[in-house]
Amino acid sequence: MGSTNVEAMNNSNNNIPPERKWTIYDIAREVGVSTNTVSKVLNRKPGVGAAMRRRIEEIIRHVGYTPHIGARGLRAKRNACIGVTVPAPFDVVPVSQSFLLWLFTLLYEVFSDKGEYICFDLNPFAAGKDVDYSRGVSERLFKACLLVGPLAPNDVRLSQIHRSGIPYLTLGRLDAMPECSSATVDYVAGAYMSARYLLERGHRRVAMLKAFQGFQPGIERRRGYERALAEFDLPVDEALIKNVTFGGRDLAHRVEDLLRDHSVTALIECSATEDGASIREGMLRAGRRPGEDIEVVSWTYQQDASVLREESTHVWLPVREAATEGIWQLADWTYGRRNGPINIVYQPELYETCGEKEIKKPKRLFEPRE
Amino acid sequence: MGSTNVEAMNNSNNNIPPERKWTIYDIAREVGVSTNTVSKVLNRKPGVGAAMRRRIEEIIRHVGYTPHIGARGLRAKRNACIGVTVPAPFDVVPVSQSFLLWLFTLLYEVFSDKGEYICFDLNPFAAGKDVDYSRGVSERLFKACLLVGPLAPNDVRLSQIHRSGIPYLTLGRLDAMPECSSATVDYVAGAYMSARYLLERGHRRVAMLKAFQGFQPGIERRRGYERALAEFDLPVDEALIKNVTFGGRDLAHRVEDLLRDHSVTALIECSATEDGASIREGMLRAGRRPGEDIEVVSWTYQQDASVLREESTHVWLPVREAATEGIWQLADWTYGRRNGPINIVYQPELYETCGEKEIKKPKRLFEPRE
DNA sequence: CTGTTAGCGCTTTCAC
DNA sequence: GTGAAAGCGCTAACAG
Repeated sequence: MGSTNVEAMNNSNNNIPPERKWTIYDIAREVGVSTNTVSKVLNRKPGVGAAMRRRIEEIIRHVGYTPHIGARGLRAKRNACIGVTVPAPFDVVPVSQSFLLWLFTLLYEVFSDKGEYICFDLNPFAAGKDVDYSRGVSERLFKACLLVGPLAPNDVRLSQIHRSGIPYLTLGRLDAMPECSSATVDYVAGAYMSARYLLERGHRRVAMLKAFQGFQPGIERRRGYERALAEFDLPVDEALIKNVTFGGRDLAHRVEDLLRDHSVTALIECSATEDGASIREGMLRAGRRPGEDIEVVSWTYQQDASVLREESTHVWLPVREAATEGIWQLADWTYGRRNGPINIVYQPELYETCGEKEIKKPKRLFEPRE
Repeated sequence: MGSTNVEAMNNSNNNIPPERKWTIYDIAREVGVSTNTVSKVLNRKPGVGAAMRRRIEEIIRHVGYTPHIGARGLRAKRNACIGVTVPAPFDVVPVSQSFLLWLFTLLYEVFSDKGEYICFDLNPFAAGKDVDYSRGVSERLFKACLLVGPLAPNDVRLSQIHRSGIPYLTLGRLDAMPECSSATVDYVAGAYMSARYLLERGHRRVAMLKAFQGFQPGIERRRGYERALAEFDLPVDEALIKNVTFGGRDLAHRVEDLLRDHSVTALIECSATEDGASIREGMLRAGRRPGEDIEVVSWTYQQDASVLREESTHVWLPVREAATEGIWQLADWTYGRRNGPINIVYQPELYETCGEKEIKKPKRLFEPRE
């Protein structure tokens, strides 16, 4: 039965009336100058006397005034945050825990000395729904934007971002937009060198286990594979290309299906699931012995480790290396030290020496939908 | 030697001239209505005919118009993001990798269906420097704010945030501001029950290994410890309280120093370093045998695991449990389903059954400064 | 060096 | 149901 005054009721915080918000106008009045002068002080621009500057700074500090970032951006056409967004549903983008940690640490390294805000767009990405992952750009919240995840061939947002003129970077490419700003690995080359390697060793029925179906990285893998087959005048047998999804529980079954056909003597493991155990299990269930009646080339994102110990060969995709360089360049672009777009393509490398070290199956940040 | 027109040169992206940016005014003119009407459509407010509404929506979609989030916020006094900020330098806040993953996943769970932006303030936090971790609030970028990390006793930002009226939550408390919105564990009680337990078992010289020196969580630990000693009319011997820093390489030495004094028969390990191996090593070096001539109570953030297998007893601090409830309440507050401040205090629990399961030393997100 | 003025793109009040 | 006009808080032209 305490006070019933309006001010107290309007405040969402029950205990304390909201503090008066200072504006640049209040500061100007307090000091007895125009807002222009205060603005110059705030933005460390010349044209204010040293004494006046100090007096204004003093008042600002004293009353704890902070400019409104939205008003600032509106007027000066300067946006607030470095944005991170994901152009695909989470069952397609298998964001692993280690990737997020790596990314966060790198963004901290690149942007913290500039005191940036790093803003993750948590737009809920229902599979199949066309969610606007680019809204951080179109709403002019992001001053720069990093796109993490595979792009769809029919993507329309990317060209919006591109045309908006803000610095941005995709960690992949898009056929429909070869000019897009990207830092990536040449997946076509990876698939091509994997297939070609096996074909040169005499295999004629080469299977491929891949993910990202319906997305650019999947398309690129297929393209490289087909190119190599074409050079050997071999037809593409659709039965030899198996798509898997991240978090799918049936990876072993897929491999088993693929390898039950004993005419298949080689496998390219470029699924990016990094789930060596399931693949091994699938091979065993199909009655195959890696290195004897089946030869495997598997892809990794680490130079010194392989998905599968039993592989004869592995192809290293320097994805993080490309992304690291790209993100540094994104910062350069953001701060006017260079122009866009960024164009980084790292080449994969094929290693015959089979690493003993096997990478662990990554933990996904979110449980992918089945 | 191509075109030299100004438009192309002004564009930071070399290839494509920047797209024309539509404003609400452009849309209004295109449709032949006032901006007011368009605004109502954008905000799904009543007062527009159904046919007109559809026509406007159609145009908006057709030209790909998105309102400027800054202008919107400025006028409507609505901020853009859910903010996450860290009120202490990174050598004091030992943000572990697993904590970030946990936090990110929880924020996704709580906020993604509202399509929020989650904005991390990467203000560079030099140790000892008074960086304004609350700027996301005072710049009116954050509509709600989560403070992750220990608060300093002389903190001044928190009351600014409190008075600003926006929903916020700290994961700890501040003596100077008992009314602050927080979700935490009662560290005083934790230290008290740890010490009291050991005193009741006859120990008279109880050592304490703690961190967060000069921050609230350190103060609270000491307070509970002193309270228990006082009840037994025992003096506080400063030599028995050892402060450690996160990432310090000398943890084992600190323990050794502490336990070389064989009058010390008990140790409270509440450092939060979770580095069982170093503590064990320190004990061994001091020639102590846990469970025989030294009794240990150690703190964990997991109910079913302990820092040290050799401990007789462990105290579980349900920190994440408190934070989880707090963050859900923060969402409720943000969306007007409740008022602030939030006041969650979980009590620690003491378990005599010594868990076999030992927790791993956490990996820190950033290398702490020594 | 400092002030005046306009206006960024939007929402809100108040007319009609 | 719709429009006119004011103004959120700031910065940028330009004038003095």
